Amino acid sequence: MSKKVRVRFAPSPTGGLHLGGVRTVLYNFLFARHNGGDFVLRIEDTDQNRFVAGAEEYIFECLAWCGMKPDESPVAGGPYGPYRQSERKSSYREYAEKLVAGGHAYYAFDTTAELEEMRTIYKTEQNPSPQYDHQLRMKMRNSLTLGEDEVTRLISSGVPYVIRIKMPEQETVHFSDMIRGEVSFNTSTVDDKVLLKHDGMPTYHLAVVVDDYAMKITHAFRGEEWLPSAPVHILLWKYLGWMDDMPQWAHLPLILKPDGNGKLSKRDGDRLGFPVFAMNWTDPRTNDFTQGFRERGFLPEAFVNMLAMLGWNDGSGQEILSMDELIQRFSIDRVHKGGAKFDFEKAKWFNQEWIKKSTPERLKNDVKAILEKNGIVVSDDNYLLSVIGMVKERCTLLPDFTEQSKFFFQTPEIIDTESIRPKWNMDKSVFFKEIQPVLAGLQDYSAASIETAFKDLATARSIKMGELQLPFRIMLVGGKFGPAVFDIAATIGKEETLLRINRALEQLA
RNA sequence: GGCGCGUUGGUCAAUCGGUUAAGACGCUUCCCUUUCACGGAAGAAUGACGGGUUCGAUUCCCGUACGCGCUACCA
Repeated sequence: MSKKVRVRFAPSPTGGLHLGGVRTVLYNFLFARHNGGDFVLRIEDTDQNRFVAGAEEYIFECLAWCGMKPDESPVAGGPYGPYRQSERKSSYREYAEKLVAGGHAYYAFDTTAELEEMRTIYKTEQNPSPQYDHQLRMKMRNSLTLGEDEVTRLISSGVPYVIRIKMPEQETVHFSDMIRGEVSFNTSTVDDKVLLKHDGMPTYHLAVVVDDYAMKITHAFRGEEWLPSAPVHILLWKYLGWMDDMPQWAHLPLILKPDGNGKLSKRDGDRLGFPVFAMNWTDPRTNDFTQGFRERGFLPEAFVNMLAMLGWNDGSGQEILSMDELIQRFSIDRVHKGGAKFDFEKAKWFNQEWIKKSTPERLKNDVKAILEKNGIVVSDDNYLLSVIGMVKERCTLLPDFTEQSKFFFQTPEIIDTESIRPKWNMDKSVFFKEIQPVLAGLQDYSAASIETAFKDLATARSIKMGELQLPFRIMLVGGKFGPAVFDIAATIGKEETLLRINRALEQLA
């Protein structure tokens, strides 16, 4: 019998949630749901210097917006709490001490200055960044070099120290990554990472294994940047005696910047004009503002869909997939190995597809919020619904609804008379005067009957219908865009139609 | 520098040894529409390089190049 699938997303609450972070959550979430497992959110707040107010709430809101509610979290609780590492502080020391007792870790008393000194002394052209490793540790101040009495004396007199893992020499650590297959490392090339900091908090390295063990995590997904430290984690699982419970690892490819190479950063978004965070974020310390996909006008369905396809596909060629479909089709072995460059044009396409696919009802609240934000009063929801139905295939991002539907709610202030004038003449002027009483007399003010009225009068005055449609459109809309003219006329109503014709005639006179 | 990972069009990518090397985004042209879109049709554009293995390599292996990641008491 296999264990119930349990995965976790473990962000550090230090700022806005990056695209890549959301994708990592997404793959976790899809994997959990696909396998009927649990999805837990754990907060990695072991670095108290990096505490950022509001960052944790922000993460929750992002997940909620994307439709990925954790089954267990600091807020929802669960049987394996606490879910905030700072609240689990006491348990880490115990394990670190156990490692020391077992000879797999040691106390190190080196000060920051001494570490810096070591790095400058041993820095050479061949080795620009010396590591605290099996070669150098015997030259440092630690429980391997100091002698038992001295170590006890230092500790009891309150001298700050850290606990470091003692990496073995010339061993090969290998494991099977769900995405990359067999991966192996020579332990001699890995440094003695700090496990427990002087303030008693664990580093990521210790915390991730203690917590994954405690929370019975079965599959651990994280970014590719963690691959080099994987041997440390694996050895920790081994030394702690938990090898049988070690999760299966999957190191996800990175999301790269669109131009050039390298990890996509917030700065790239600022530079190239697209969002990188899920939602707006203002750093409380620096007041540095970063735009989010949500506020830029993305539907969460599209955002999630786009992210899912950045590094994964099911081989069917179908790209527009709902969360439920993604859950059904997701499989970790179809995740790419190589990083993917982010393409904002394609991201917009996903959103456009989702807007087209969505019902007016689905879009109603989002559009209403956008319109009201732009000073457009929506008093009749049914009217809004029919407007959305007419304009949604013209919108790529939510804010596009403003320009595309403004004229349904407000008489255009300025109209593009320049586009009418070249072909404007007395006949047309007369036509638009004569059409007014005809429209006014219409019993059934529908698109079809307005069109018939136009045709009849056009025929009688020997004017081509086509000659009339553009001016009429500009009178009603203000410019050369929008849905079918007669539909617009019918929607805004008789009175408004007549008003707009008159106004335009005045401007053309 | 060391270690690790990666490499199919401009971008996302299919192919699990045998195809004219899919499809999508973007771009160009055309059709539809006397608006703008949507929709439809067509086009240009791809296996980093060199060795193997094999009857046959984009696919498997090795090397080279290039790219990226890591190299903190940050995650």
